Amino acid sequence: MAKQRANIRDVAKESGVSLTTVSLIINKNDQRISEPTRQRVLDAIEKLSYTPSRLARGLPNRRANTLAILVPQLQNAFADVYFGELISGIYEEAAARGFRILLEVARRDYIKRREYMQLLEDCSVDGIFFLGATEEHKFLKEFDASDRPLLVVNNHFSQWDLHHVVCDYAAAGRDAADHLIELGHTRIAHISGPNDVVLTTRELTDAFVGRLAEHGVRLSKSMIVGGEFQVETAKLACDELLERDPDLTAIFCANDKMALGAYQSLRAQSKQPGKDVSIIGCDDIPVAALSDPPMTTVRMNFFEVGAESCRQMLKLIETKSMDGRINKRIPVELVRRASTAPIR
Amino acid sequence: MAKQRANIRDVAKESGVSLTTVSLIINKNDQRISEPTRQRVLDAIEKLSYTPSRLARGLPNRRANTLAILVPQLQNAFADVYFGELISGIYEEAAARGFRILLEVARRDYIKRREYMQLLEDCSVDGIFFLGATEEHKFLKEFDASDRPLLVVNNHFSQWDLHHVVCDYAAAGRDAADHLIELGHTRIAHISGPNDVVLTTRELTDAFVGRLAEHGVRLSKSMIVGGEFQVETAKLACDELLERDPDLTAIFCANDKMALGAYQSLRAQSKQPGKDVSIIGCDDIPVAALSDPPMTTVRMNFFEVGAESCRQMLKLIETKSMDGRINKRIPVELVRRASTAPIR
DNA sequence: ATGAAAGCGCTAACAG
DNA sequence: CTGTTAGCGCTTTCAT
Repeated sequence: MAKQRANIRDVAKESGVSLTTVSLIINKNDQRISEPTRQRVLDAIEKLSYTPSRLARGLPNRRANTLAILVPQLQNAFADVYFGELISGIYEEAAARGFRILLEVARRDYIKRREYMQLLEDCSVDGIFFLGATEEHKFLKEFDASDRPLLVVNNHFSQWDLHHVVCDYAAAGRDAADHLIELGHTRIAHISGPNDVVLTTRELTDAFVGRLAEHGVRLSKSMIVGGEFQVETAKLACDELLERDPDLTAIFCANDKMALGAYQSLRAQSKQPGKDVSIIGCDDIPVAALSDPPMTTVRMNFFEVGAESCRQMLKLIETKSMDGRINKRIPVELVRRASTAPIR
Repeated sequence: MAKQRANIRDVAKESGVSLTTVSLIINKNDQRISEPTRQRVLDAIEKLSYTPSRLARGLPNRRANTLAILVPQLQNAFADVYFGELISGIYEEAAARGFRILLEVARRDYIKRREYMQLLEDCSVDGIFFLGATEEHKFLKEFDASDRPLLVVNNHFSQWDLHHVVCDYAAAGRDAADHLIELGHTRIAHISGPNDVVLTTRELTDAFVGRLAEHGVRLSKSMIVGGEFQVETAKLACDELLERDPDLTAIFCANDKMALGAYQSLRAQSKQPGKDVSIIGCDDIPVAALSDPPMTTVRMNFFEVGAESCRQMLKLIETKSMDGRINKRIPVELVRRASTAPIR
């Protein structure tokens, strides 16, 4: 029984060159290698069906060629389109560049014990993406002590500036406001996200309210109710809003799920979403287009946020320049469907 | 500026022992090491805040201490409670045993080019879990050539016996049948999964039909319609069934999502799910309990399937005995709620 | 109970 | 253009 896996030495022997040559060739630094030699080595590689070991490859330069995605343990983070898109975006870009993706679920105690630092310290990964961060995750600050990058995906923090890539929530708020104004609405309400813990959704609200004001429409605090990003809570929030102003004509919801909740609330009161009350969502998750009526919403390209995050991460890793903060905003886009209509 | 990361040699020096000793201690093979020495080394480790490198650790014995989860590229695999639970189950168990989890999304071409084999060949991982497998994934057979295990999670194949862990779908089918019979139903229909490509859902159907037959209730082929596991398709399937037998009194759906579709279909025809027609689902995803009416369903513990898969995987890796197939069935449980009622 | 020494498979500086 | 050599940080016989 011969050796199991061929290694670089076997290839060198087979093709009659030194391992350096082989190494240079598999690393594409082959400007200097002569074509015949190259071909000979390539043949040997083929013949022995040689695959360089990632483990051994990483050792000399302490690079794992692996990135970690840290997801806080939520009810069901994985069962969420939002995280799904983000992860897919990161994955695609990483795979294209030869990077593997490690998954880490950050339980509360995991966080407390700073175990996430292990990932970096034991050379498991070259960088970490943090998804679903909230103001509660103050611990993230510690990452900055590390020589490997941390990048916050689709959120950021007021207090410390960490590398981040986010959707342009402010633009989303403005687009929603412009759209409703354009349709002639003035009695407007807003179901917000958890503004106390997530900065981006706060930006959304502020931009929305601010832009309405620019148009001369004042949105009183009482017409902004938090909906926790969930259908059920948003339904209650909408009930509340309708009670406070039975004659309101439009509601902007901080995500599509909550807009669905608003639909339910309206229907329960025999009002027609899109006719009696215009509803505008945010995110453009798949069901938005399929809902009844098809939902007007602000499209957030989460896949692109993930992909761009990964591109920035790879840049950080390659340049090793930790100075200068990554701070990217991904554009959003208003999608007009049937849940908004001109005021009658 | 001193060296960045402390390595095993630094610890040895600091505590005045050889690296062998340190190695033995961090590997818990310390039966032979004297308590004082042990303590001294532990202190040094603490002091230097030393963390063994995973990369270096894996090299000598070609073990990455990492497992891969291979997910076929679906519409949105990640946005699915099903995959979410499975992944969480695997993750928890792996983390507890010091294994990391790599995520791989298997695009069609990725599969064609056998790139998944790379994972094993380049020593990135010690084993692979395959989720969402269907009969289309014949390529899986190749894995058996490898010396590292592949385990199919929550499906299996008729033709080749690969290691697998699945919910007991046959038991689920029987439980559903027993329940409906117990309630006195005889005009029964079934919305099945994609029985042509997924063996487990076929088992579910067969067991359901078989058990009904044992009770003297014959379910004709025409009263079984495929629903593709989606709400919308299931709604259509249900429309169809109601047309074929307007007087049917119960429908068993191969998953909860489709049961939700059946609810919609019934309502559209002014029939009340749980009163006019009993609906029983399968899976017990979170919305099942929250649906209106709360859904009677067969609980599939996907988290447990994931966890057990991981336990079996680790066993395979440790024993290295590739003979004998893992073939585990996870028990299911009928959950009685309000969507089924005795026949009137 | 502890240590010396030989790798694991690869990269990269330095020669030639 | 190609080869020599010295590690990367750890595990693991085999001695002592």
